[in-house]
Amino acid sequence: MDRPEDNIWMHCSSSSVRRASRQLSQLYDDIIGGIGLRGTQFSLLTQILYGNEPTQKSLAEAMVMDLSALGHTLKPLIRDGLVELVPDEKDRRAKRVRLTDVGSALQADLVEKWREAQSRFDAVLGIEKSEELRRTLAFISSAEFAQAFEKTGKTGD
Amino acid sequence: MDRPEDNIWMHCSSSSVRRASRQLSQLYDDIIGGIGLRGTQFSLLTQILYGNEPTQKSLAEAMVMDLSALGHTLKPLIRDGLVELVPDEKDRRAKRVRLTDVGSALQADLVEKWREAQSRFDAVLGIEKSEELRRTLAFISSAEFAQAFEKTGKTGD
DNA sequence: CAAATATAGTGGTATATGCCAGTAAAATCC
DNA sequence: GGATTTTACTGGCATATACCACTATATTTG
Repeated sequence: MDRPEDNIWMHCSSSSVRRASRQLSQLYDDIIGGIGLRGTQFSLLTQILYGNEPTQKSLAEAMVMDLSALGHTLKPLIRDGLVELVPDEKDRRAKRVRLTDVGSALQADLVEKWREAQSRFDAVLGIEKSEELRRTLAFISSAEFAQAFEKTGKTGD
Repeated sequence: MDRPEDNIWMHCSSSSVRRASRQLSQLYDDIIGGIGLRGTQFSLLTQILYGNEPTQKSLAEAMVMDLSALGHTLKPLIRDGLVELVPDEKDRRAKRVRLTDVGSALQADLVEKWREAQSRFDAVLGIEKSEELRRTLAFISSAEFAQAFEKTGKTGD
């Protein structure tokens, strides 16, 4: 209908991010998704891999995701045998998330494909803007940002 | 668990955008969502308002969203009487999307709240980085970007 | 220690979003 | 003009994600 520059919605940061999110998920999934895993699932697997057997709680925090949302998202991965939950020794409420061997193998496989997608991204946007963007987005995703956003109340916080 | 800077996932653009998307949806919704509409729905209403009675197809394109996804997303809005679909005169396949009076009124209401959220965002990130970010995201969301991404051969890594 | 409170997860419900397989109405091609 | 192809949408199914209410387990308090 018209180009994004003409679009009033370039004004809304939240919409902008969501829209870009749809586009990138699409693009990355076209490359990564062949095996049947979506980009979100891949990033979850990777986060689990590097997360030192995180509890669901801490995993959710790292993903900036609601705990129950994480739980739901994990279900298909557990069902398909890529991930397992093990009760924490000390705290019987907590369950730690861990990759199965199959999950690890799949993750390793996908890393290669991810690299391809990521390098395309860097190539198209330019490596500098690309890194700058990720820094900015990391800040936006941080707890500091959320706190500042909430405090920046109209008059005296 | 750790700060986002420590996170290997700062390396993935797609995850970064998704994570930021969750954070911002959350933050904006806390301000906008009081009346019961989510940010996504608000941006949809606004896009419809400015879209000159778009067909679902063109609306989906503007939103960088799958057509069927748009259809699903519109359902609750139609059910709640904020939006209506009118068959196109010329092309009987097409249906144009239009705000009802209730929808327009609600949209207008929410614009005020949105402004508050947006100004907080600009305040926390800084207006310049904020605008730069939106420009970058608009580019990422564009068809040009998608084409370039798809064309950029693997040689480029 | 028992009661009150806080924390970690689970399950239900609802929206968000995508893919695929139809259906119906153009548009195109003999 | 009828068969083929393309286009615009619909419906079903699956994942993504959030909120709320509930349960089980810890932690804090009196």
